[in-house]
Amino acid sequence: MRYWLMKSEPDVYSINDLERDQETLWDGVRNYQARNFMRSMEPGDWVFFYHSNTQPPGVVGLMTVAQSGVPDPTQFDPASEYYDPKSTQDNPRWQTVTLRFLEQFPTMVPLEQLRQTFSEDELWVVRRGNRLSVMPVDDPVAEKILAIARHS
DNA sequence: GCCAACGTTGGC
DNA sequence: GCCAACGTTGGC
Repeated sequence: MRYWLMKSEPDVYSINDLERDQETLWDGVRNYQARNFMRSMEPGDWVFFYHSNTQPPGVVGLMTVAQSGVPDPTQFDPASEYYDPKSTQDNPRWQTVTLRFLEQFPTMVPLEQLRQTFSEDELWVVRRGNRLSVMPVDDPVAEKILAIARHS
């Protein structure tokens, strides 16, 4: 079981939306590094839900991977902003995962606190200029985030 | 709203 | 294959 972190702008899709839906297909990722991380996810992995582009940004809850290796349906849809004409049903370029709601933290762990607690190498999301929306989180770091989230 | 960071595109 | 131009992300 591995830990991950995935970003979403809450205006687009928030932890509350996931709590309502319980399960969601994480579509629209069009970055190869992020896709490769999603390819290596396995059912049962835990994923921190991070709210980006909001005030303040931070980790707001926890999800678990339900299915991995799922072709992103938006790549086949000409009406979608994520349409990829180079992708075919036989050879899809973009795989994603479905995620299930686990918990919403009583209070978010804000980016500022993550910065105070972890170095750039320990937790990539605190890296200045970081734009990657899917990233791995090492076990000790993940356990510390959980401890902070559940203690406050 | 600004702008630094950085991924992608496309001309050459 | 280089790299300038461009577009997007995301903190502030």
